[in-house]
Amino acid sequence: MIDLTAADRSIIERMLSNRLEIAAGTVFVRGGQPLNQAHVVVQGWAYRFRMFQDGRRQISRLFLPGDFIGFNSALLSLPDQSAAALTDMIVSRFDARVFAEQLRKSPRLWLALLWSYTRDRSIMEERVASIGRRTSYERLAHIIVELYFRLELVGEAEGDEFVLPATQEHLADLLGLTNIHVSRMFRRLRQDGLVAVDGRSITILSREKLMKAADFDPQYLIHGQNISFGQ
Amino acid sequence: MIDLTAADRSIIERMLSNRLEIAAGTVFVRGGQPLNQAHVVVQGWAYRFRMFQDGRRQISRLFLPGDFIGFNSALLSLPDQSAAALTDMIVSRFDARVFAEQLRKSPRLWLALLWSYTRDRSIMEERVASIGRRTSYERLAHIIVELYFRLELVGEAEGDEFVLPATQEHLADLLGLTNIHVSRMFRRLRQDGLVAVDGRSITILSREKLMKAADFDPQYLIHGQNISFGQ
DNA sequence: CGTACTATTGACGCAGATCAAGTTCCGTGG
DNA sequence: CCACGGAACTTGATCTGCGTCAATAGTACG
Repeated sequence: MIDLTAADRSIIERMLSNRLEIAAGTVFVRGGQPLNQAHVVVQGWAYRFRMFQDGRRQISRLFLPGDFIGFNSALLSLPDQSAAALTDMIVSRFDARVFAEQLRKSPRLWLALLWSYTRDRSIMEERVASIGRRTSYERLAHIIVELYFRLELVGEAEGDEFVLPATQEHLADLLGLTNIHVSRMFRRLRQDGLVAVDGRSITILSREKLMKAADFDPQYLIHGQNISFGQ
Repeated sequence: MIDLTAADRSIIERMLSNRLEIAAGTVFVRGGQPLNQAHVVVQGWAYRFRMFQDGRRQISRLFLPGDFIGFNSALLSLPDQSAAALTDMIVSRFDARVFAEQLRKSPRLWLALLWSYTRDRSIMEERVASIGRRTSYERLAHIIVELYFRLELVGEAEGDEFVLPATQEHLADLLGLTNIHVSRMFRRLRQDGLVAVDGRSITILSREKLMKAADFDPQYLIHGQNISFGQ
């Protein structure tokens, strides 16, 4: 984690002061429609997605607590994809231009933003690698480990257990599979003793085996240091 | 395009002054190894990729003239993926920290950098959508249109024709396919009268049909405005 | 010319999609 | 408290897009 000055913290606190509740399922950023406000996730999950003419859907990113949503597209242009709440959420909505100006004045905050970008990009590069070259079994193993690491970092995993609010259809649209096949691969992961599922709760039974099955290299999430906004 | 001041231009010129030639095939950024220098492509193509234990390869991004390579990972951490020259290249190599400091002093340059990020991210989101939900035929149609638009923006397309230095294996590793299947889909695109191929040169015979086949929405490349570094 | 890389074509196999029935688990209202 | 309706999940049967394997040809370069 990067050290922030008192002034930095007060900027962040001001940015986060405008809280907003969003109900699960709500599309709160629409592709193609100007929006000069951006969000930070305080509580709950969201996702960015693209719809095709014929109804196919691809989720390109998941947003967990602490993540920025649409800061630079709010600042610069029209967003080209939509964002929706996966669960009931609490977000902080802020004016992107005002925040950008404040950022420029604080070297550390600016660095923090670049970190956040670097991490987002690494996650997306790894997602491309997953969808492009991993089998469905490996893909599911990989996303479970990734979500576990990301949630742990923001204090939302206990031991080897975490809450996965995404439906199998969400996961399918994120991983480039069908919901049916995700179900089958969950069964295999259970049968192989890698994970246990109880309702929305996932327990990783063998982190080592799961990471090996996914060819998971945690480096893309770590980057030596980390920054998280929120709470 | 964004207007830059004379001071901005001189910063860029200084940044671009250190030219370097890189031979095709050279891996010039290695994942996991610290590198505090970043690059701008002046001439030629490059790609970022990830290798798996068993030899599978996924290319996550292509870099064309004018594109930044690894600025923020150079600034902040270890790169987690490698980058290689696809063709013989000329790049400008610069110190990421020095440039970052200069960036902070120039609001317009800073905005330009954010633009570049937004665009990169949009391209990656669209890549995820491609690999996850488009058929192989649609994927190939899509990348051809994307490359055409990107090259045209930097003056490297003439009419409906452009040079595609990537082998079918590069395309396969970018699109999550095999080289053999890329070859088959090229044949179909030719048979359907959408493109003509002559050596390394691609001619788009019907831009409309090609875009329709790919469900191509140019918005993700445009963002109202654009910025390009280099030449 | 021979070696190595790239592209092409065909035959065949399989991972994951599609189609079709259930089943479980809720929240809601009678 | 039970009945109902709708998500979400599960399982099986079948199909197909793309991968794999194999052979050949074109091209570029030493």
